[in-house]
Amino acid sequence: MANKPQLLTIQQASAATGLSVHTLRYYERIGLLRQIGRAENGHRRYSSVDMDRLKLLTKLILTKMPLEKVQRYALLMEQGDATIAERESILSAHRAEVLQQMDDLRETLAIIDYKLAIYKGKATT
Amino acid sequence: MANKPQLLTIQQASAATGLSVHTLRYYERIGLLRQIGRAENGHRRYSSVDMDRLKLLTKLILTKMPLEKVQRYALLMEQGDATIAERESILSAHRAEVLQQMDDLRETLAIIDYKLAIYKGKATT
DNA sequence: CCTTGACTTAGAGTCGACTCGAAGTTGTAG
DNA sequence: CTACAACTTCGAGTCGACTCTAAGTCAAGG
Repeated sequence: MANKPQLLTIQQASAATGLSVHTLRYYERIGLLRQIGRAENGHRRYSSVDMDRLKLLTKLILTKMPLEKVQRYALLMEQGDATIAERESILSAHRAEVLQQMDDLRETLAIIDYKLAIYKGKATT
Repeated sequence: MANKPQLLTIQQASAATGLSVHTLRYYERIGLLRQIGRAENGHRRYSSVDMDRLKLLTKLILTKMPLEKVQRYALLMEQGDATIAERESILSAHRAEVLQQMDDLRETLAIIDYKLAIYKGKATT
């Protein structure tokens, strides 16, 4: 049993990712997505490979990787196995960033909870 | 024993927070910090109260609270106990945001580690 | 006395990341 | 046949958050 290609329109891709259609086209323009396939009429069709890639890249963006670096990483993905070392180093660096952010969030949460405890009837600060 | 005031210059405040002196003045201008005290020559002097406040606000900013909301929160702090209810609601809302971000980070970390495992000698994707 | 350097203000400029607008094409519904 | 809705490209515009510049003040050092 061959599985059908499962191609999404830009609207569907937008709904699936939460990104606007404007943003999807913008990301393609700046090279985050390789050229997306087209229907006969020229309309975009997003494959599951495209969607997987988009999911990875949006996670990186969401966790504050600058578009410029995401761009670089996306470019390397186009270029095959020779670029794995650099991709690994980009991801490792971002991994450290992610851990740092988790720490920041934990500290922030502690401060918020401290403030909320004060607000809840105790003192006034 | 009276503890000495411990007033910092803008440079010291900058070093202590990691914010540029430009940014410190900018934050003051837009109302994140109430008017900072001045030396006789008009130079800013940051008190430990100012620094504490700055520490809280920068944590909020770091965890993606828009400046506009931080501004609102800062304004409410000026206005005393009558505004505690709204401040509580702002912080509670941001608390939920923070938890969401932690989830995003956890997911991102999982994806990064998955990719890194692939890169480390196994497959090529 | 003059220069140097840190500070002051107010306004302008920059940068990253979208977001929108104009002009044109295509497919479907009435 | 015509209207319309959704798509296309590509350049321009916006927005949030700084970041810098200009012009001026002041204190200390040579």
